[in-house]
Amino acid sequence: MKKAAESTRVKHSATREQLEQDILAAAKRLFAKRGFGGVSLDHVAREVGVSKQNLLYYFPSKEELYRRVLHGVLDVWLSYMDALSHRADDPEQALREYIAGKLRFSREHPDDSRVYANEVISGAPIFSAEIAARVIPALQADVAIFNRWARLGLCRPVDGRHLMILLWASTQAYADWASQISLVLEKPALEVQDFEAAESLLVDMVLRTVLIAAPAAAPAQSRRRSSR
Amino acid sequence: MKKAAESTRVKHSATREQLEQDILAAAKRLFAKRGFGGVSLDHVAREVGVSKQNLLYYFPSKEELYRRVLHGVLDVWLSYMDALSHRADDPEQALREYIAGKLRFSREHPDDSRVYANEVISGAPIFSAEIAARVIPALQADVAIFNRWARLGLCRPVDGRHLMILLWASTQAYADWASQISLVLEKPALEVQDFEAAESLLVDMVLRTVLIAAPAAAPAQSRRRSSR
DNA sequence: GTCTATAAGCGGATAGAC
DNA sequence: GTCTATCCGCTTATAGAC
Repeated sequence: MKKAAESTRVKHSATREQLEQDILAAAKRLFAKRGFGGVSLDHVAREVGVSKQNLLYYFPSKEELYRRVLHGVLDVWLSYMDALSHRADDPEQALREYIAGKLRFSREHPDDSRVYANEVISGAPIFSAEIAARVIPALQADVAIFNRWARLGLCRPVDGRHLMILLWASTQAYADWASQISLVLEKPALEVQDFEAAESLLVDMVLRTVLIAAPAAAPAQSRRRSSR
Repeated sequence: MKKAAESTRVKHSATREQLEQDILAAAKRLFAKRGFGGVSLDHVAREVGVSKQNLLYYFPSKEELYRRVLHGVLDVWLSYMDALSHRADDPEQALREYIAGKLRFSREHPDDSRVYANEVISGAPIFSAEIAARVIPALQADVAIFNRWARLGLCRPVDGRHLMILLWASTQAYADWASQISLVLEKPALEVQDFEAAESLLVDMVLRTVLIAAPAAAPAQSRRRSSR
């Protein structure tokens, strides 16, 4: 992917749009691994196969590049988070799909999850405004749906905010903490069945806690289109 | 704390030991907030009130300073993690104390949690050996205890590894994600009762999932010495 | 759009006087 | 142990030729 000593640039050649996307993708990978301060523009540029000066032609500053990356990350993140509102009348199915979706995000976009985690751990110095404007409302909508279920007697009245926090944390852990989890599971990298095991446990726990008539048997269905 | 324009150094003056501790504490705070790459030695030195050159007299390199910080973080982290083995015959009480301990860690040592999280997210480039040597065995001991309970019929046979991952993730979230959680809860900072609400939900979920004879009522005891 | 050149400063780290 | 002085590579960013 970067062995050609000839003229570096090979693959993207195409449009300006494509080159910008390549830069954003490389930057995301590096920001995920080393954090904002651990990445240099030179590093990103070399990864893509352009000069640093050229990169600065497309993105006027490092912070702007980071901002663009974060913006894209948030788009992806939110796109996996709207399941709760799709099944507004069926708590069990809605929660199953929500959990499956969040785990799918961790599996399909681990770097997005890590970039987001890095920013939040740092106290969201750059992106707190956008998080407050885009993430929090989405979450509060989910909490509201959950509270409505409780009011309608469709589920037990647990604290929806803390439940959501628990769901985020325990699903995104499979992206953010992958290096440690693979040590625990004693395999070089996480596999599909590890995500399935996580989903199975988490769904089980949530449904046992939240449903009125708890499913006596372990609820191991819903593997069809949710998690692969 | 750093307004005196006179000679900076005021508080630590004491022993070499004390100065090293001050440096480590300041470095921990900064690494937690900005990651390894986002911190400069100058930055740390100014925070403590010594010169960069003097700091390098005590710690021969930035990486060595980081290593020392991480080592201390791991000490603290592990000291909060041994609850499971203390009540090897009583799953319910052991799990209650384990969860309470982990949440106490997040509340009392949020920066330790963040430094650790930063390192793990980055793939643990520097500390994977020490994590493998110190954290994983501790965790596997916990999993073993859990599996023994299941074998003895003291609890249901859920996957202990994924359960532990869930417990870590959802407890440490209250340190690592504090900035976002406080946005969700609409308060400037997390308070004791937020940790109690988290503990209550998490204990409830785990016990409902794990115990054979699930406690019908929400198990809201064990607030005494575990969480304050 | 891409290149060469270069500014201007910060980064970690060392040498040696006191 | 602490300070002054300094090395040197890397950093972000800009100017201007092609």
